[in-house]
Amino acid sequence: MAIALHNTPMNKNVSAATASAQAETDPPLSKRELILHSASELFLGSGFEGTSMDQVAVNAGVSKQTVYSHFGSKEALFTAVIESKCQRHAITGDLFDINRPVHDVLVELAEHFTDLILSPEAINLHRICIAGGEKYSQIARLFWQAGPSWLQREFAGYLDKKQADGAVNIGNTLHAAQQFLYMLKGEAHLRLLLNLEEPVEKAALDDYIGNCVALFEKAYLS
Amino acid sequence: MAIALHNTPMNKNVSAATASAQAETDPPLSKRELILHSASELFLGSGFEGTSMDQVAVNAGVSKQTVYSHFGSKEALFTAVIESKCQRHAITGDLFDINRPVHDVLVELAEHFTDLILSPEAINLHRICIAGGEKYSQIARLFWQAGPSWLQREFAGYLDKKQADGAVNIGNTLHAAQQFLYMLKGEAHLRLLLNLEEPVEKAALDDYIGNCVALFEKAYLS
DNA sequence: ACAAAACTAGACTGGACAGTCTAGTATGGA
DNA sequence: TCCATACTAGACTGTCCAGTCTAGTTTTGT
Repeated sequence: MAIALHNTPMNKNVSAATASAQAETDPPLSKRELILHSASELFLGSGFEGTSMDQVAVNAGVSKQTVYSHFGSKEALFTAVIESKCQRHAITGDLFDINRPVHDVLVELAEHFTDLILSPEAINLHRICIAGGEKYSQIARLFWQAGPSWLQREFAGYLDKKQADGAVNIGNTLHAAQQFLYMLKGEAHLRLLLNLEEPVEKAALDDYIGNCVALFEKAYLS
Repeated sequence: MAIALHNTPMNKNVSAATASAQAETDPPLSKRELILHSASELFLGSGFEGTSMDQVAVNAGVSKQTVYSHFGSKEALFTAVIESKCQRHAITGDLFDINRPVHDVLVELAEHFTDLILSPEAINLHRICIAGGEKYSQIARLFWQAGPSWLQREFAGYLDKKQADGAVNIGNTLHAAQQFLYMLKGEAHLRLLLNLEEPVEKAALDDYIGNCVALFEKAYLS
Protein backbone atom coordinates (compact mmCIF):
# COMPACT_ATOMS: atom_id res chain seq x y z
CA MET A 1 0.00 0.00 0.00
CA ALA A 2 1.01 3.65 0.20
CA ILE A 3 3.45 4.73 -2.40
CA ALA A 4 6.94 3.55 -3.10
CA LEU A 5 9.84 5.93 -2.81
CA HIS A 6 12.21 6.79 -5.57
CA ASN A 7 15.81 5.95 -4.76
CA THR A 8 18.51 7.60 -6.79
CA PRO A 9 21.53 8.05 -4.56
CA MET A 10 23.75 10.36 -6.56
CA ASN A 11 25.99 11.44 -3.75
CA LYS A 12 28.13 9.76 -1.16
CA ASN A 13 26.66 9.18 2.21
CA VAL A 14 27.16 11.51 5.09
CA SER A 15 28.61 10.52 8.41
CA ALA A 16 26.53 12.18 11.07
CA ALA A 17 22.75 12.28 11.24
CA THR A 18 22.43 16.03 11.24
CA ALA A 19 18.71 15.87 10.51
CA SER A 20 15.83 16.42 12.88
CA ALA A 21 14.38 13.03 13.77
CA GLN A 22 16.88 10.70 12.19
CA ALA A 23 16.67 7.77 14.60
CA GLU A 24 19.87 5.85 13.97
CA THR A 25 18.92 4.28 10.66
CA ASP A 26 21.44 1.88 9.22
CA PRO A 27 22.74 3.68 6.14
CA PRO A 28 22.78 7.39 6.98
CA LEU A 29 20.98 9.36 4.35
CA SER A 30 22.80 11.51 1.85
CA LYS A 31 22.15 15.25 1.96
CA ARG A 32 20.20 14.88 -1.23
CA GLU A 33 17.85 12.37 0.37
CA LEU A 34 17.51 14.45 3.50
CA ILE A 35 16.44 17.39 1.40
CA LEU A 36 14.06 15.31 -0.65
CA HIS A 37 12.44 13.90 2.48
CA SER A 38 12.14 17.27 4.10
CA ALA A 39 10.68 18.79 0.97
CA SER A 40 8.20 15.94 0.59
CA GLU A 41 6.81 16.51 4.03
CA LEU A 42 6.52 20.22 3.56
CA PHE A 43 5.22 20.33 -0.01
CA LEU A 44 2.70 17.59 0.59
CA GLY A 45 1.63 19.12 3.86
CA SER A 46 1.48 22.79 2.93
CA GLY A 47 1.55 22.93 -0.85
CA PHE A 48 3.97 24.68 -3.16
CA GLU A 49 3.18 28.27 -2.21
CA GLY A 50 2.92 27.40 1.46
CA THR A 51 6.45 26.08 1.68
CA SER A 52 9.60 28.20 1.73
CA MET A 53 13.07 27.09 0.81
CA ASP A 54 14.31 28.20 4.23
CA GLN A 55 11.87 25.81 5.85
CA VAL A 56 13.06 23.01 3.62
CA ALA A 57 16.66 23.69 4.56
CA VAL A 58 16.02 23.91 8.30
CA ASN A 59 13.76 20.89 8.28
CA ALA A 60 16.44 18.90 6.48
CA GLY A 61 19.13 20.11 8.87
CA VAL A 62 21.07 21.51 5.98
CA SER A 63 22.08 24.94 4.76
CA LYS A 64 20.07 26.75 2.18
CA GLN A 65 23.01 26.85 -0.18
CA THR A 66 23.17 23.06 -0.09
CA VAL A 67 19.56 22.85 -1.11
CA TYR A 68 20.29 25.06 -4.09
CA SER A 69 23.38 23.16 -5.07
CA HIS A 70 21.39 19.90 -5.26
CA PHE A 71 18.24 21.32 -6.81
CA GLY A 72 18.69 24.44 -8.84
CA SER A 73 15.39 26.09 -8.00
CA LYS A 74 12.24 25.69 -5.97
CA GLU A 75 10.41 24.39 -8.99
CA ALA A 76 13.06 21.80 -9.72
CA LEU A 77 12.87 20.57 -6.14
CA PHE A 78 9.11 20.43 -6.29
CA THR A 79 9.16 18.45 -9.51
CA ALA A 80 11.70 16.04 -8.05
CA VAL A 81 9.49 15.48 -5.02
CA ILE A 82 6.37 14.78 -7.01
CA GLU A 83 8.21 12.49 -9.38
CA SER A 84 9.58 10.52 -6.46
CA LYS A 85 6.05 10.07 -5.13
CA CYS A 86 4.61 8.98 -8.43
CA GLN A 87 6.65 5.82 -8.68
CA ARG A 88 4.53 2.76 -9.30
CA HIS A 89 2.12 1.67 -6.62
CA ALA A 90 2.23 -1.44 -4.55
CA ILE A 91 -0.85 -2.90 -6.24
CA THR A 92 1.16 -5.51 -8.05
CA GLY A 93 0.42 -7.57 -11.06
CA ASP A 94 -0.23 -10.82 -9.22
CA LEU A 95 -3.55 -9.44 -8.05
CA PHE A 96 -4.86 -9.73 -11.59
CA ASP A 97 -3.99 -13.39 -11.94
CA ILE A 98 -6.12 -14.87 -14.68
CA ASN A 99 -6.62 -18.06 -12.71
CA ARG A 100 -8.30 -16.42 -9.77
CA PRO A 101 -12.10 -16.22 -9.62
CA VAL A 102 -13.60 -12.85 -10.38
CA HIS A 103 -15.21 -12.46 -6.98
CA ASP A 104 -11.90 -12.84 -5.13
CA VAL A 105 -10.17 -10.39 -7.39
CA LEU A 106 -12.92 -7.81 -7.02
CA VAL A 107 -12.87 -8.06 -3.24
CA GLU A 108 -9.13 -7.84 -2.98
CA LEU A 109 -8.88 -5.07 -5.53
CA ALA A 110 -11.54 -3.09 -3.70
CA GLU A 111 -9.73 -3.41 -0.40
CA HIS A 112 -6.25 -2.65 -1.69
CA PHE A 113 -7.46 0.18 -3.83
CA THR A 114 -9.34 1.94 -1.06
CA ASP A 115 -6.42 1.43 1.33
CA LEU A 116 -4.12 2.97 -1.22
CA ILE A 117 -6.09 6.02 -2.23
CA LEU A 118 -7.26 6.87 1.28
CA SER A 119 -3.78 6.96 2.78
CA PRO A 120 -2.78 10.45 3.93
CA GLU A 121 0.17 10.48 1.56
CA ALA A 122 -1.94 9.64 -1.46
CA ILE A 123 -4.54 12.21 -0.50
CA ASN A 124 -1.92 14.93 -0.16
CA LEU A 125 -0.36 14.00 -3.45
CA HIS A 126 -3.73 14.08 -5.12
CA ARG A 127 -4.49 17.46 -3.61
CA ILE A 128 -1.24 18.91 -4.81
CA CYS A 129 -1.69 17.61 -8.33
CA ILE A 130 -5.13 19.16 -8.54
CA ALA A 131 -4.04 22.47 -7.08
CA GLY A 132 -1.20 22.68 -9.61
CA GLY A 133 -3.59 23.83 -12.29
CA GLU A 134 -2.18 25.36 -15.46
CA LYS A 135 1.36 25.47 -14.17
CA TYR A 136 2.89 22.05 -13.56
CA SER A 137 0.45 20.37 -15.90
CA GLN A 138 3.22 17.88 -16.57
CA ILE A 139 3.07 16.90 -12.91
CA ALA A 140 -0.63 16.19 -13.14
CA ARG A 141 0.05 14.10 -16.22
CA LEU A 142 2.71 12.10 -14.38
CA PHE A 143 0.31 11.38 -11.56
CA TRP A 144 -2.41 10.49 -13.97
CA GLN A 145 -0.34 7.95 -15.81
CA ALA A 146 1.26 6.32 -12.79
CA GLY A 147 -2.05 6.21 -10.93
CA PRO A 148 -5.57 6.08 -12.34
CA SER A 149 -4.68 5.38 -15.93
CA TRP A 150 -2.33 2.53 -15.13
CA LEU A 151 -4.70 0.74 -12.78
CA GLN A 152 -7.65 1.08 -15.12
CA ARG A 153 -5.74 -0.56 -17.90
CA GLU A 154 -4.52 -3.40 -15.72
CA PHE A 155 -8.01 -4.10 -14.48
CA ALA A 156 -9.60 -3.80 -17.90
CA GLY A 157 -6.99 -6.23 -19.23
CA TYR A 158 -7.96 -8.74 -16.59
CA LEU A 159 -11.64 -8.31 -17.42
CA ASP A 160 -10.87 -8.86 -21.09
CA LYS A 161 -9.30 -12.20 -20.33
CA LYS A 162 -12.18 -13.23 -18.09
CA GLN A 163 -14.55 -12.21 -20.82
CA ALA A 164 -12.77 -14.58 -23.18
CA ASP A 165 -13.33 -17.32 -20.59
CA GLY A 166 -16.99 -16.46 -20.51
CA ALA A 167 -16.82 -15.65 -16.80
CA VAL A 168 -18.16 -12.16 -17.30
CA ASN A 169 -20.37 -10.44 -19.82
CA ILE A 170 -19.38 -6.84 -20.35
CA GLY A 171 -19.95 -4.53 -23.28
CA ASN A 172 -17.00 -2.22 -22.67
CA THR A 173 -14.41 -3.51 -20.23
CA LEU A 174 -12.59 -0.20 -19.85
CA HIS A 175 -15.83 1.50 -18.93
CA ALA A 176 -16.59 -1.29 -16.49
CA ALA A 177 -13.19 -0.88 -14.85
CA GLN A 178 -13.75 2.84 -14.56
CA GLN A 179 -17.20 2.38 -13.14
CA PHE A 180 -15.91 0.06 -10.46
CA LEU A 181 -12.91 2.16 -9.49
CA TYR A 182 -14.64 5.54 -9.47
CA MET A 183 -17.58 4.12 -7.58
CA LEU A 184 -15.21 2.85 -4.92
CA LYS A 185 -13.34 6.09 -4.70
CA GLY A 186 -16.49 8.03 -4.13
CA GLU A 187 -17.50 9.39 -0.80
CA ALA A 188 -14.61 8.58 1.51
CA HIS A 189 -12.05 9.99 -0.87
CA LEU A 190 -13.88 13.23 -1.47
CA ARG A 191 -14.36 13.82 2.23
CA LEU A 192 -10.66 13.42 2.85
CA LEU A 193 -9.74 15.64 -0.08
CA LEU A 194 -12.01 18.32 1.28
CA ASN A 195 -10.59 17.85 4.75
CA LEU A 196 -14.01 17.46 6.30
CA GLU A 197 -14.06 16.23 9.80
CA GLU A 198 -16.28 13.15 10.17
CA PRO A 199 -14.50 10.88 7.68
CA VAL A 200 -16.45 7.80 6.67
CA GLU A 201 -16.26 5.16 9.40
CA LYS A 202 -14.51 1.87 8.75
CA ALA A 203 -17.67 -0.21 9.11
CA ALA A 204 -19.67 2.05 6.82
CA LEU A 205 -16.88 2.00 4.28
CA ASP A 206 -16.68 -1.79 4.31
CA ASP A 207 -20.40 -1.95 3.90
CA TYR A 208 -20.24 0.41 0.94
CA ILE A 209 -17.41 -1.54 -0.64
CA GLY A 210 -19.39 -4.74 -0.29
CA ASN A 211 -22.32 -3.10 -2.02
CA CYS A 212 -20.11 -2.00 -4.88
CA VAL A 213 -18.80 -5.50 -5.43
CA ALA A 214 -22.34 -6.84 -5.33
CA LEU A 215 -23.55 -4.22 -7.81
CA PHE A 216 -20.76 -5.03 -10.21
CA GLU A 217 -21.30 -8.75 -9.99
CA LYS A 218 -25.04 -8.56 -10.38
CA ALA A 219 -24.69 -6.58 -13.57
CA TYR A 220 -21.66 -8.15 -15.16
CA LEU A 221 -21.16 -11.71 -13.96
CA SER A 222 -22.32 -14.34 -16.41
CA MET B 1 -27.45 24.95 -15.38
CA ALA B 2 -24.09 25.85 -13.88
CA ILE B 3 -24.40 27.64 -10.63
CA ALA B 4 -26.72 30.38 -9.54
CA LEU B 5 -25.32 33.69 -8.37
CA HIS B 6 -25.95 35.22 -5.03
CA ASN B 7 -27.69 38.55 -5.21
CA THR B 8 -27.53 40.80 -2.22
CA PRO B 9 -27.51 44.38 -3.44
CA MET B 10 -26.55 46.36 -0.36
CA ASN B 11 -25.51 49.54 -2.12
CA LYS B 12 -27.03 51.99 -4.52
CA ASN B 13 -26.23 51.57 -8.12
CA VAL B 14 -23.47 53.37 -9.85
CA SER B 15 -23.90 55.54 -12.91
CA ALA B 16 -21.10 54.68 -15.26
CA ALA B 17 -19.84 51.29 -16.23
CA THR B 18 -16.27 51.79 -15.11
CA ALA B 19 -15.48 48.09 -15.35
CA SER B 20 -13.49 46.27 -17.98
CA ALA B 21 -15.95 44.38 -20.20
CA GLN B 22 -19.27 45.72 -18.96
CA ALA B 23 -21.32 45.47 -22.13
CA GLU B 24 -24.17 47.89 -21.50
CA THR B 25 -26.19 45.75 -19.11
CA ASP B 26 -29.52 47.16 -18.04
CA PRO B 27 -29.06 47.84 -14.34
CA PRO B 28 -25.48 48.99 -13.84
CA LEU B 29 -23.77 46.95 -11.18
CA SER B 30 -23.01 48.32 -7.76
CA LYS B 31 -19.38 48.62 -6.76
CA ARG B 32 -19.87 45.69 -4.45
CA GLU B 33 -21.04 43.50 -7.29
CA LEU B 34 -18.25 44.64 -9.54
CA ILE B 35 -15.75 43.65 -6.89
CA LEU B 36 -17.41 40.34 -6.29
CA HIS B 37 -17.42 39.54 -9.99
CA SER B 38 -13.84 40.53 -10.42
CA ALA B 39 -12.76 38.53 -7.41
CA SER B 40 -14.71 35.49 -8.60
CA GLU B 41 -12.91 35.45 -11.89
CA LEU B 42 -9.52 35.85 -10.32
CA PHE B 43 -9.91 33.56 -7.34
CA LEU B 44 -11.49 30.80 -9.39
CA GLY B 45 -8.94 31.21 -12.12
CA SER B 46 -5.75 31.60 -10.11
CA GLY B 47 -6.56 30.47 -6.60
CA PHE B 48 -6.30 32.36 -3.35
CA GLU B 49 -2.54 32.74 -3.22
CA GLY B 50 -2.34 33.48 -6.91
CA THR B 51 -4.60 36.52 -6.70
CA SER B 52 -3.62 39.90 -5.32
CA MET B 53 -5.93 42.55 -3.99
CA ASP B 54 -4.46 45.02 -6.45
CA GLN B 55 -5.48 42.78 -9.30
CA VAL B 56 -8.97 42.52 -7.89
CA ALA B 57 -9.25 46.29 -7.66
CA VAL B 58 -7.92 46.95 -11.14
CA ASN B 59 -10.00 44.18 -12.68
CA ALA B 60 -13.11 45.61 -11.04
CA GLY B 61 -12.26 49.13 -12.20
CA VAL B 62 -12.28 50.32 -8.63
CA SER B 63 -9.75 51.63 -6.15
CA LYS B 64 -8.10 49.34 -3.66
CA GLN B 65 -9.53 51.28 -0.78
CA THR B 66 -13.02 50.64 -2.05
CA VAL B 67 -12.34 46.93 -2.06
CA TYR B 68 -11.27 47.15 1.56
CA SER B 69 -14.24 49.24 2.58
CA HIS B 70 -16.62 46.62 1.21
CA PHE B 71 -14.72 43.54 2.32
CA GLY B 72 -12.49 44.01 5.31
CA SER B 73 -9.74 41.63 4.27
CA LYS B 74 -8.63 39.31 1.53
CA GLU B 75 -9.99 36.36 3.43
CA ALA B 76 -13.38 37.98 3.90
CA LEU B 77 -13.57 38.66 0.18
CA PHE B 78 -12.56 35.12 -0.62
CA THR B 79 -15.19 33.70 1.68
CA ALA B 80 -17.84 35.95 0.18
CA VAL B 81 -16.91 34.76 -3.31
CA ILE B 82 -17.09 31.10 -2.45
CA GLU B 83 -20.33 31.53 -0.59
CA SER B 84 -21.84 33.28 -3.58
CA LYS B 85 -20.82 30.36 -5.79
CA CYS B 86 -22.18 27.73 -3.47
CA GLN B 87 -25.77 28.83 -3.79
CA ARG B 88 -28.09 26.00 -4.68
CA HIS B 89 -27.65 24.36 -8.06
CA ALA B 90 -29.99 24.40 -10.96
CA ILE B 91 -30.84 20.71 -10.58
CA THR B 92 -34.27 21.42 -9.29
CA GLY B 93 -36.68 19.34 -7.30
CA ASP B 94 -39.03 18.56 -10.21
CA LEU B 95 -36.46 16.19 -11.63
CA PHE B 96 -37.18 13.79 -8.81
CA ASP B 97 -40.92 13.65 -9.45
CA ILE B 98 -42.25 10.48 -7.90
CA ASN B 99 -44.59 9.93 -10.87
CA ARG B 100 -41.84 9.71 -13.42
CA PRO B 101 -40.46 6.31 -14.41
CA VAL B 102 -37.06 5.43 -13.00
CA HIS B 103 -35.39 5.15 -16.38
CA ASP B 104 -36.33 8.67 -17.40
CA VAL B 105 -35.14 10.10 -14.12
CA LEU B 106 -31.82 8.29 -14.31
CA VAL B 107 -31.15 9.48 -17.82
CA GLU B 108 -32.07 13.05 -17.10
CA LEU B 109 -30.19 13.08 -13.82
CA ALA B 110 -27.10 11.67 -15.49
CA GLU B 111 -27.17 14.32 -18.19
CA HIS B 112 -27.85 17.28 -15.95
CA PHE B 113 -25.39 16.11 -13.36
CA THR B 114 -22.53 15.68 -15.76
CA ASP B 115 -23.34 19.01 -17.43
CA LEU B 116 -23.24 20.66 -14.06
CA ILE B 117 -20.06 19.21 -12.64
CA LEU B 118 -18.08 19.45 -15.85
CA SER B 119 -18.73 23.15 -16.36
CA PRO B 120 -15.56 25.22 -16.05
CA GLU B 121 -17.00 27.19 -13.18
CA ALA B 122 -17.85 24.08 -11.18
CA ILE B 123 -14.44 22.58 -11.85
CA ASN B 124 -12.69 25.71 -10.68
CA LEU B 125 -14.82 25.88 -7.58
CA HIS B 126 -14.09 22.26 -6.84
CA ARG B 127 -10.41 22.83 -7.30
CA ILE B 128 -10.35 25.77 -4.95
CA CYS B 129 -12.26 23.93 -2.25
CA ILE B 130 -9.81 21.05 -2.39
CA ALA B 131 -6.77 23.29 -2.40
CA GLY B 132 -8.07 25.10 0.65
CA GLY B 133 -6.91 22.33 2.92
CA GLU B 134 -6.71 22.96 6.66
CA LYS B 135 -7.42 26.66 6.38
CA TYR B 136 -10.88 27.45 5.07
CA SER B 137 -12.24 24.09 6.09
CA GLN B 138 -15.53 25.86 6.55
CA ILE B 139 -15.50 26.68 2.86
CA ALA B 140 -15.06 23.04 1.95
CA ARG B 141 -17.93 22.20 4.26
CA LEU B 142 -20.13 24.77 2.57
CA PHE B 143 -19.39 23.33 -0.83
CA TRP B 144 -19.95 19.83 0.44
CA GLN B 145 -23.36 20.57 1.82
CA ALA B 146 -24.61 22.66 -1.08
CA GLY B 147 -23.23 20.18 -3.60
CA PRO B 148 -22.61 16.46 -3.22
CA SER B 149 -24.38 15.97 0.08
CA TRP B 150 -27.53 17.74 -1.02
CA LEU B 151 -27.89 15.92 -4.31
CA GLN B 152 -27.22 12.52 -2.77
CA ARG B 153 -29.99 13.04 -0.30
CA GLU B 154 -32.45 14.21 -2.90
CA PHE B 155 -31.73 11.25 -5.11
CA ALA B 156 -31.78 8.75 -2.25
CA GLY B 157 -35.13 10.17 -1.17
CA TYR B 158 -36.51 9.56 -4.64
CA LEU B 159 -35.19 6.00 -4.63
CA ASP B 160 -36.82 5.42 -1.26
CA LYS B 161 -40.18 6.36 -2.65
CA LYS B 162 -39.70 4.20 -5.73
CA GLN B 163 -38.69 1.36 -3.46
CA ALA B 164 -41.99 1.70 -1.63
CA ASP B 165 -43.71 1.40 -5.03
CA GLY B 166 -41.75 -1.73 -5.70
CA ALA B 167 -40.18 -0.21 -8.80
CA VAL B 168 -36.68 -0.81 -7.53
CA ASN B 169 -35.03 -3.26 -5.20
CA ILE B 170 -32.15 -1.71 -3.33
CA GLY B 171 -30.52 -2.64 -0.03
CA ASN B 172 -29.18 0.79 0.85
CA THR B 173 -30.59 3.65 -1.17
CA LEU B 174 -28.01 6.20 -0.02
CA HIS B 175 -25.22 3.88 -1.11
CA ALA B 176 -26.96 3.33 -4.41
CA ALA B 177 -27.25 7.08 -4.95
CA GLN B 178 -23.58 7.51 -4.18
CA GLN B 179 -22.60 4.69 -6.48
CA PHE B 180 -24.49 6.20 -9.36
CA LEU B 181 -23.25 9.74 -8.85
CA TYR B 182 -19.60 8.93 -8.22
CA MET B 183 -19.52 6.50 -11.09
CA LEU B 184 -20.81 9.25 -13.38
CA LYS B 185 -18.34 11.78 -12.08
CA GLY B 186 -15.43 9.49 -12.75
CA GLU B 187 -13.09 9.95 -15.60
CA ALA B 188 -14.18 13.15 -17.28
CA HIS B 189 -14.25 15.07 -14.05
CA LEU B 190 -10.84 13.92 -12.89
CA ARG B 191 -9.25 14.81 -16.19
CA LEU B 192 -10.62 18.31 -15.99
CA LEU B 193 -9.56 18.72 -12.37
CA LEU B 194 -6.07 17.69 -13.32
CA ASN B 195 -6.10 20.00 -16.30
CA LEU B 196 -5.04 17.29 -18.69
CA GLU B 197 -5.31 18.08 -22.29
CA GLU B 198 -7.35 15.45 -24.17
CA PRO B 199 -10.57 15.76 -22.19
CA VAL B 200 -13.08 12.95 -22.72
CA GLU B 201 -14.93 13.41 -25.99
CA LYS B 202 -18.63 14.07 -26.04
CA ALA B 203 -19.50 10.81 -27.79
CA ALA B 204 -17.34 8.72 -25.45
CA LEU B 205 -18.87 10.47 -22.48
CA ASP B 206 -22.40 9.82 -23.66
CA ASP B 207 -21.50 6.21 -24.23
CA TYR B 208 -20.09 5.94 -20.73
CA ILE B 209 -23.14 7.62 -19.22
CA GLY B 210 -25.39 5.17 -21.04
CA ASN B 211 -23.40 2.29 -19.63
CA CYS B 212 -23.75 3.67 -16.13
CA VAL B 213 -27.51 3.92 -16.43
CA ALA B 214 -27.61 0.38 -17.80
CA LEU B 215 -25.44 -0.93 -14.98
CA PHE B 216 -27.61 0.69 -12.37
CA GLU B 217 -30.82 -0.58 -13.89
CA LYS B 218 -29.58 -4.10 -14.38
CA ALA B 219 -28.62 -4.37 -10.74
CA TYR B 220 -31.40 -2.44 -9.04
CA LEU B 221 -34.53 -2.39 -11.18
CA SER B 222 -37.19 -4.83 -10.03
C1' DA C 1 49.65 16.48 3.62
C1' DC C 2 47.14 18.97 0.31
C1' DA C 3 43.84 20.51 -2.80
C1' DA C 4 39.23 20.15 -4.56
C1' DA C 5 34.63 19.61 -3.52
C1' DA C 6 30.89 19.80 -0.26
C1' DC C 7 29.05 22.18 3.22
C1' DT C 8 27.68 25.97 6.84
C1' DA C 9 25.94 30.42 8.76
C1' DG C 10 24.11 34.25 7.81
C1' DA C 11 23.92 38.64 5.47
C1' DC C 12 21.95 40.69 1.48
C1' DT C 13 19.07 42.06 -2.92
C1' DG C 14 14.98 42.63 -5.13
C1' DG C 15 10.32 41.82 -5.91
C1' DA C 16 5.64 40.82 -4.51
C1' DC C 17 1.95 41.88 -1.81
C1' DA C 18 -1.55 42.80 2.39
C1' DG C 19 -3.08 46.43 4.48
C1' DT C 20 -2.84 51.58 5.81
C1' DC C 21 -2.76 56.44 5.11
C1' DT C 22 -3.34 60.86 2.89
C1' DA C 23 -5.32 64.19 0.20
C1' DG C 24 -8.41 65.21 -2.81
C1' DT C 25 -12.89 64.49 -5.90
C1' DA C 26 -17.82 63.35 -6.85
C1' DT C 27 -22.61 62.95 -5.15
C1' DG C 28 -26.80 63.19 -2.97
C1' DG C 29 -29.79 64.42 0.87
C1' DA C 30 -31.25 68.13 4.33
C1' DT D 1 -25.39 75.50 0.33
C1' DC D 2 -23.28 72.39 3.30
C1' DC D 3 -22.10 68.06 5.07
C1' DA D 4 -21.64 63.16 5.13
C1' DT D 5 -20.60 59.36 2.52
C1' DA D 6 -18.57 56.95 -1.21
C1' DC D 7 -14.97 57.00 -3.96
C1' DT D 8 -10.10 57.70 -6.37
C1' DA D 9 -5.01 57.72 -7.06
C1' DG D 10 -1.15 56.51 -5.37
C1' DA D 11 2.41 56.63 -1.92
C1' DC D 12 3.94 54.03 1.98
C1' DT D 13 5.02 50.25 5.71
C1' DG D 14 6.13 45.89 7.00
C1' DT D 15 6.60 41.20 5.92
C1' DC D 16 7.76 37.26 3.40
C1' DC D 17 10.55 34.94 0.40
C1' DA D 18 13.50 33.19 -3.86
C1' DG D 19 17.80 33.33 -4.98
C1' DT D 20 22.79 35.16 -4.46
C1' DC D 21 27.02 36.12 -2.23
C1' DT D 22 30.76 35.83 1.11
C1' DA D 23 33.82 33.89 4.05
C1' DG D 24 35.02 30.36 6.59
C1' DT D 25 34.88 25.02 7.85
C1' DT D 26 34.71 20.10 7.02
C1' DT D 27 35.30 16.02 4.18
C1' DT D 28 37.41 13.21 0.93
C1' DG D 29 40.34 11.39 -2.54
C1' DT D 30 45.05 10.98 -3.76
